[in-house]
Parts: sequence; C-alpha cells; structure tokens
Amino acid sequence: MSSLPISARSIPFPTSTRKGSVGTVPISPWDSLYFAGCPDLIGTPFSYAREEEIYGEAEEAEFVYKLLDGAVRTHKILSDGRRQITGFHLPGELLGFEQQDRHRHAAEALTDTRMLIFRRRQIERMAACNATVACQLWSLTARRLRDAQDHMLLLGRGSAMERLVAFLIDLDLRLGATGTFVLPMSRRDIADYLGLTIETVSRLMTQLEVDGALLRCSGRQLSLHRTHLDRLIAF
Amino acid sequence: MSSLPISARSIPFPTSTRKGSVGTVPISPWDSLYFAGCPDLIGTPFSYAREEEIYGEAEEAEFVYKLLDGAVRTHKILSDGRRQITGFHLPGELLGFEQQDRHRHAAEALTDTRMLIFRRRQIERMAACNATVACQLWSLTARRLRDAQDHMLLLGRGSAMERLVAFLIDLDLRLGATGTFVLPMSRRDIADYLGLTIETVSRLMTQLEVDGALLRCSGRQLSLHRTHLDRLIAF
DNA sequence: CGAAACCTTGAGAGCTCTCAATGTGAGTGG
DNA sequence: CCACTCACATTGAGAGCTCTCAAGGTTTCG
Repeated sequence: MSSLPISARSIPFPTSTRKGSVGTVPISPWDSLYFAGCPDLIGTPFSYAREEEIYGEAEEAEFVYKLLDGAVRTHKILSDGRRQITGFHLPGELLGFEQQDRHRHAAEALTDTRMLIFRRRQIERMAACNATVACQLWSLTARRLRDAQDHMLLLGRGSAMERLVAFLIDLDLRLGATGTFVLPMSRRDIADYLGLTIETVSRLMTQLEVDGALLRCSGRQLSLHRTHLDRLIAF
Repeated sequence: MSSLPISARSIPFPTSTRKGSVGTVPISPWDSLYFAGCPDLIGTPFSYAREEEIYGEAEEAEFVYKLLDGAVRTHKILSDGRRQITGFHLPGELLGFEQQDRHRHAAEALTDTRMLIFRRRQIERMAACNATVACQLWSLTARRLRDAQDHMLLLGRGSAMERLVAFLIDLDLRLGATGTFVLPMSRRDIADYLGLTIETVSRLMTQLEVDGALLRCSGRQLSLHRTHLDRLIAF
C-alpha cells in the first residue's frame, strides 16, 4: 500500500467546475479510501457545506461519492415544484453511482459533509475487465433496488403514521440502533421523503410523543420507544 | 452454436417441485434462448397458466425467468393483507433475478405465459468470472432501480389521476406505443400497483372516457388519446 | 343459460391537505 | 443581555380527495 500524500495520486482533483472545498482533515482508516475493495482506485477527499448542491438532476455523472461524515439527500423535482426525496445517505454509503451517463436525481448535503470522490469512468473501466468489481457494483445497485421496493410498499400502502414510524425506525437502525439520535433533516425533507406535508409530519410527531412512543428534547433530538413503535406498523 | 434439441441440453428440467408445464410450442428466434447474450446459457422453455404462482415471497431464488409471451405481476404482501404490486412484466423482460438467495417478492402470471428458465447459480457463476456478463446483470438491475425510483415519485407525489394516466401511458409505450391495447391486468392489480382502490381506478377511467382522453370497447380494451393524456400529468 | 368474478356507480365517512396563525430556536447586532 | 430577524416547527379550522360500504351492471366461462 502506498503512503504517498493523497494529492500526489494521479486522479485529477476537481476544482473550478465544482462547488465544495478540499477536505483538510486527515482521512482514516486508509481502507476507506478504496472503492469496492479495489486498491487501484483511491478517492480524493472533498467536502460540502450544509445545503450545498453536490450534483444536479440530469447533470453528467462524472464522479461517484463515498460519504465519510455528514448526511446527504437525493431527490427528483417535478415541473410544478413537487419534490420526492428518493433517499437519505449516511456515512459509509455511496451515492451518485449511475449506470448511465447522467444523474437520475439531484444530491444535496443535509449537513456539512466529508466524502471521497472517485471518477465514474475509471470505476466503469475497472468493472469492464474485472468481474469481481462488476459483481460488487451489481450488488450495490441490487441493495438500492431492494430499498426502493420497500419504500414503494410504504408509499403505496402505508398510512401517514405508518410511513413516519417506519422511517424513524429505519433511521435509528442506520444510525446505530441506540434509540436516540438527532434528525439530520428538516420536517420538509421528511415530508418529501414520505409523500406527506410538513404539517402532517409535525402533527404525527406530536401524537407519537403524547402516546409515549418517543421523547423530543429539541425538535430534532429524538428518543424512540421501539417496543411501542413496533406495534404501530405492519411493515 | 449448437442446434441440439433443447431437451438434450445439460440444464436439468424443473418438474416435481414446480407448478407450470413444459412449453410445447417451438421457441424462436434461437437468440432469445440466450441469457445476457451468453451462448453458454440456454434456457428451458416453460409455461404458466393465468393466475398461477411462479414463485413466492421469500422462496429460494433458484431460477431466473425470461418472459416470451404473456404478462406477469410481482408483489409484496403485508400481514394484514394489503398488497403492493412492485411491477408488471411484459414479453422480453426478465424476472426473478435476485442478487441474494431468496426472492424479495412473489410473482404470478397475469395471463397464460411462456418463458425460459435459467438456473440462477449458473448465471452467478458465469458473472463471477466474466466481467461482461456481470456488467450486463448490473445494467439490468440499474434499469429496475430507475423504474422503481420513477414509481416512488409517482406514488409519493402524484394524485390518483396522475398515477393512472402515467400508468396507462407507460403501458402503451411498453406494448408498442400504438395507443390501442388490451389491459392484461384487473382493476385490482392496477389499484394495488398505483396505491389506490379499485373503485377509484374505475371512477377515474370513466372520467377519462367522459373527458375524451380515451375510448373503452370492453372494459380492458383501450384506445388512448396521447395528446389529451399528456396534458394531465407533470411526470 | 346460470354462476361467479369483475367492473361501475353512489353516498357518506375519514384521512390528509391547504391556508393561516402562533410558537420556538439560532444567529446577529445594539 | 436583550431585542430582532429569519427559518423552522407546531397547532387549528375547514376543504377536498380518496376510501369504505353498498348496490347494481357487465363480462367471462362452464
């Protein structure tokens, strides 16, 4: 394994055409620099500020991002302004990885984030001649598909309360299953993810607290009562 | 390319453990016997009757199916009976292709169908050592993901009318874009796909006909007026 | 022709949305 | 430290869309 400074690697550093700034905090472990376990691909550290756009819908998919720190939302927007958030991304997860040349949705930083950037073409070239890499990409996409199908079930057949509860439980699991966490996203983001309005989300949160299914310290700081919440959903 | 009779190939024919029956109609073109353009994999013809189960949810994913003729629905069911149809599959499309060992949804024949069956493990083995095959599998899964995300937008942010119109337009495109076709599925199937009830679907169909956006000959036989329908949606 | 499944239509209820007002918290400047 | 602002969140009242329940009509199939 090379221990050259990151900036000395051959991957060009994206600058003028991109928003965001260079990550200055040292990245560790080194392992996380690798993409799909492939030591020939090393990511470039990069960071985005809260609410900053990472890429736009239909923009050319030049980079792939591995989130180290923070949180990201991806979304689609209709001509009349309606928005559907297609997913929230937490540390360790990948985003922007399209199988075609253009992004299918936009991505924005929910909080200040640090990530690694990889060139998509380089990864594709690697996959084209390395079956192991290709299978890992397939695996990543398959997992996304499973998530999307589960979310379809929630959106198509869940009540507003079921959608919210399922969302909270899922988020807790992905943040370490401690039952206590700070929501990285606004009520609007939650509403646009669950196909609801912010008012409905707010009312349901209040109802959950009144029913003793969760505690709120400051709006976004939550403590879930899993046994109580689990009884509210069939998903 | 071998021209041996199909039954002489080495792929074991699924019998006792499976419903359905052997396809007797000769398959053509030969090309369609191949999976992912790979001549080492030849499918076994098979057929299912209307409403017959092809595989169940959580069942072991032993086979992959390439639909030659007919139509198939895949769905998930909740403990209380609510059902979400995750997709309709038409001739030329693949189904049952999981990246893990178990199916994530059930599949049933909407009409009498003919298909080709491939052994999943054999395909996986092929992908593990052939990057081209692996990339094609990745590509297939990526396309499904795109469809699922588009459907999420529809379910999360579309009105009942928008969901129905988008569905009809999509179906028309996939059936040849002639503007005239026979719905292979019932109102209940449509409702469970769009997250609606059969009554709502029925009322909207009537309204579309009254508004001159489509013609109905016999319930399921439709003629769409694309220009009229296109004005009704933002998707 | 009869039966069963499927589809349509109607009336009323309920859930979620819309519109509007109030409350809360973080950041800023006096 | 306080007042102010602005974004975000909560709460309320009423409207509207879709669902539920029910009945009647249509198609399919034996």
